[in-house]
Amino acid sequence: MKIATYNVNGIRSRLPNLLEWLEREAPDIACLQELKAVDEGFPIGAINDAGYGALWAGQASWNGVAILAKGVDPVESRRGLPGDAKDTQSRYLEAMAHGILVGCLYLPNGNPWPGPKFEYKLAWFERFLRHAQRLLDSGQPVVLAGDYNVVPTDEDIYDPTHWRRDALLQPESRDAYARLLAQGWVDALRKRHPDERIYTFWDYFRQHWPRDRGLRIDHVLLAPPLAGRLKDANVDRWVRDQPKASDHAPTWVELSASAPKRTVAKKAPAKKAAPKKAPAKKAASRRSRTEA
DNA sequence: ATGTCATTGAGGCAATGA
Repeated sequence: MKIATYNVNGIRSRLPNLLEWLEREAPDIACLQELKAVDEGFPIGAINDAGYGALWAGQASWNGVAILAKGVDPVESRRGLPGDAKDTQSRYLEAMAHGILVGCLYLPNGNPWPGPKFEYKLAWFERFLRHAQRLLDSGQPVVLAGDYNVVPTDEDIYDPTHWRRDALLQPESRDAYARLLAQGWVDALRKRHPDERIYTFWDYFRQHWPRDRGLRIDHVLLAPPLAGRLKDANVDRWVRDQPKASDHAPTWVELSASAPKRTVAKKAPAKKAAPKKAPAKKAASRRSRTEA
């Protein structure tokens, strides 16, 4: 089960890139952000033809999110974050697909900092924290995937020097993200790669992609019921190298199949006592990453 | 401030957001 998030930066101009990625990587669920298209402009025909069902929340010019599911129509559970009836920006969509409850988010960028856009970012984040806690409390297998517009630590950027006054690195942004993780969510990319520099976004300026000067701002968070199923997580960097690429690359997790229902019957006696695999699985023997 | 790209509204480019 592969679940991905991809900020397409304009789904109409990016449709060829999106379709090629869907064909090559075949995610079971894909969360998209920055559609930059009204509902009527969403290319549902091409996406259906690619073998995906979809839900989307469009908006003129900016924002816009969508959830794609391979072979099925995702079942919508929420459209928009609760907590502010006046917020009309299309930044959150939630649906059930393939046995996973997936929240697709496009957290406000917040630049320029300081200012009202940054205040909006923090307010949105607080609403998101409240909703995330409720999802966690529900005990469901939830994935929260999207463009969080937060560089969690200085290990998540090529060089923070020029970004100190950017909304993506502000202590308030990082603190909100840290509080989200403290609720119990697992940052899947970081869990799988504790000590690597991993980027998901390279801006269009100053040849940042060819020089691999990136930021990690697209995140896939797993609720505890899914944490034990994490097999792998990574970034489809090749997508960023395509002609007319988005400034983001798809970021994904691979989950093992859900555990078979446990019955009362004991498992069949093992023919040979299989050597216990070293309990390195969740030993968390290396535990050194801290905030700078 | 700058860099680049997508979008829009008007126009043959400038403003805006990221």
